[in-house]
Amino acid sequence: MSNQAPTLEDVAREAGVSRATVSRVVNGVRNVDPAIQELVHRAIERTGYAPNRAARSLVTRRAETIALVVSGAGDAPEEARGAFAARAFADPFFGRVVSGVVGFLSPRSMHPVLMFAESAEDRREVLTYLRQGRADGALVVSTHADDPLPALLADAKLPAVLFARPARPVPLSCVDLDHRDGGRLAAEHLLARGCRRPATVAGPLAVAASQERLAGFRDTLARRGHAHVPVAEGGFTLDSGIAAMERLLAEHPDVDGVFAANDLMAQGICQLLQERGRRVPEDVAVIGFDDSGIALACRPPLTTVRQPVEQMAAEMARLLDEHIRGARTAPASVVFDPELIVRETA
Amino acid sequence: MSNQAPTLEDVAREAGVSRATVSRVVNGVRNVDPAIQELVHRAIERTGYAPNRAARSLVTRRAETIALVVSGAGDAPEEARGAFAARAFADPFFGRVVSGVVGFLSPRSMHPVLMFAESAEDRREVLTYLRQGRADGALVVSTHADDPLPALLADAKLPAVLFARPARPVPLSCVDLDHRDGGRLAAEHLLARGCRRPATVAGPLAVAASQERLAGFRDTLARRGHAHVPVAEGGFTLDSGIAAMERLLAEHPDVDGVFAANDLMAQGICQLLQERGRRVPEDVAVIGFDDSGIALACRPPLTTVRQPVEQMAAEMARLLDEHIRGARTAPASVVFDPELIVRETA
DNA sequence: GTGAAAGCGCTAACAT
DNA sequence: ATGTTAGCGCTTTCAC
Repeated sequence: MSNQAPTLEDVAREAGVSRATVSRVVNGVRNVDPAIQELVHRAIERTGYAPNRAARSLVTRRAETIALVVSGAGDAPEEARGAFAARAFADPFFGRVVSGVVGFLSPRSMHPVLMFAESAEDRREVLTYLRQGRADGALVVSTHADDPLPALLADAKLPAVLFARPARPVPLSCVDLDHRDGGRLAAEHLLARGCRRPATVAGPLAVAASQERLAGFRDTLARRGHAHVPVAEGGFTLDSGIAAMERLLAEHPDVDGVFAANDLMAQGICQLLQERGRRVPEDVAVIGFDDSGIALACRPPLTTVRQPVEQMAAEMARLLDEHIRGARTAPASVVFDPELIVRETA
Repeated sequence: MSNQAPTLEDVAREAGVSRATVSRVVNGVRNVDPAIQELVHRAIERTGYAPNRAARSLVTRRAETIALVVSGAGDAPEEARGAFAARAFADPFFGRVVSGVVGFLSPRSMHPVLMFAESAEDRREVLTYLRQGRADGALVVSTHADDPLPALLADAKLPAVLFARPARPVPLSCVDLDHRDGGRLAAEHLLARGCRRPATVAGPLAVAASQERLAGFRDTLARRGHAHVPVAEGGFTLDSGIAAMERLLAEHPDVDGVFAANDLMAQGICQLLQERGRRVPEDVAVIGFDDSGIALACRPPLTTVRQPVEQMAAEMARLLDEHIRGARTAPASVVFDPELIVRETA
């Protein structure tokens, strides 16, 4: 027994046919006699043949692989890349993205290559990876509005799909949520349960989604007679949520309802409120955003605005697949609707 | 301008040298005249050349890619794969594994392919992926002790490194923690702060690590005069931790210290205790395990047994790299030491 | 319906 | 130190 992996040639010899025929059978091309198909399948079985992907890719010019890029905007030193990864996955959000992407890819026998782009060097690396043909396209999840990666990808004419619209328009397909409507949902629910002094802990205002959630919340409230809504800016992390709420309470001790721009901050806010002896929701109602696992882990369980992240991620993968196959050329923009999930905090 | 990507040939022509010379420059092989190197580099610049990886892999027989496999033991239907991914990433543990792996790989311009193996079909897929040469080896993180994947990998003689020793020995390198010592650390700390009625919420006993943590905890306590320690089995999830603690309290209302086999369950336990009006740590002390992000998000912050997951994951990658390069043939087993992190719950 | 043969772009052994 | 050349294993015309 040879130590070499069997090749098409070996299978062909074993089956008594030509390489071309084996190739046709392997690739499910028709015009092959059923009897011969059977013959070939048996030969494949016996030899334990597995097609060499490098050889196939060389001729098809397809890697059958896509990159899933979590992208920042900074210029972090190389050694911080691992830390960036850890930070990213600290929010269940990215786990849901992975879940959605895998849900689409996996039935197609594809698997994502995970990349983190936190510096100019990293971004170069992503570009190179794609240009080398190691992946056919990229799914990009940016954590900052001014991420340069989307534009680089578009300029290089590399297939890519974005999660969230970039700050400055880029000719790339993207998937997004109607964040403004999410803000509206939160405002109306707070009003409906009788809040008189609503406030909000916004996400980083450099992120477009934060701006939109805030605008939707504020506009709705304004239309209902609340001209001045207290706002504190957070950073989407637990600590920043707590700090922002502290500032809010210091200036407006009488708030009775707060909309947090994500669940992680909402969790921190609930903790702070309870430590300060305020009951949630009786004294202060809290609404989060995302409906991540955190929403259920919270005590009491969080009322929140759901973002169908898994579906959105799957749609990204679907769009990218279309672009790669050439089935779609013009960039598409798919916007999903948020949904209010009422639990116990509001 | 041609639409085709430039090849080695194009660069060679541009620089007025042979393909071989360009190849040498690209691969950093010495024995090339510095002047010519300069010439070639400029030609690469002008043409915007990026080496085709499929062609290179075809001859080197290296994909320069490794698979990161999160593996279960079940036989889930195909459509559940995404859900499995989501569940896995709900515990910050996996994010830390990714972080450690990326920390090692990324400086080497390598990126992991993410795979989830929750069924026999998925496992076949992992094997095929490797046999096709799409990845040079696998990093396997099993969620169950009776995961069949490690043995399959070993039988196929495919390079692989495991996180945690498998239930039945397999001739594969692995990285693990001294879980028993972790249990000891928890027991001694509880005793040192004066606990009289310690108990534990163990992890699923089908997992070797759970058994070891429990054994270390129990043995230490036994040696110090606590012959019978109440135990409730959890499932490493928040809910299961709460449920287990409820059973514990029902049978032993007087517990004054509890060791949870992971932070997620410890978090649930703290919540339950506080809802029942028991102060943590004054009435009941709580110690978690992992020192994941949750430990800090908890109120009060969790005292816990730290597992250096990032380091362990990086070590896995290092070992796999050695196996792939042929620098190591015999399986290695690297065991890390746990560390007690004292915060406020105990 | 099946086979023969020409590459895909690269590396590495050999020659010079 | 540089060039020549023979494949790596596969897909895909093009004949038959």
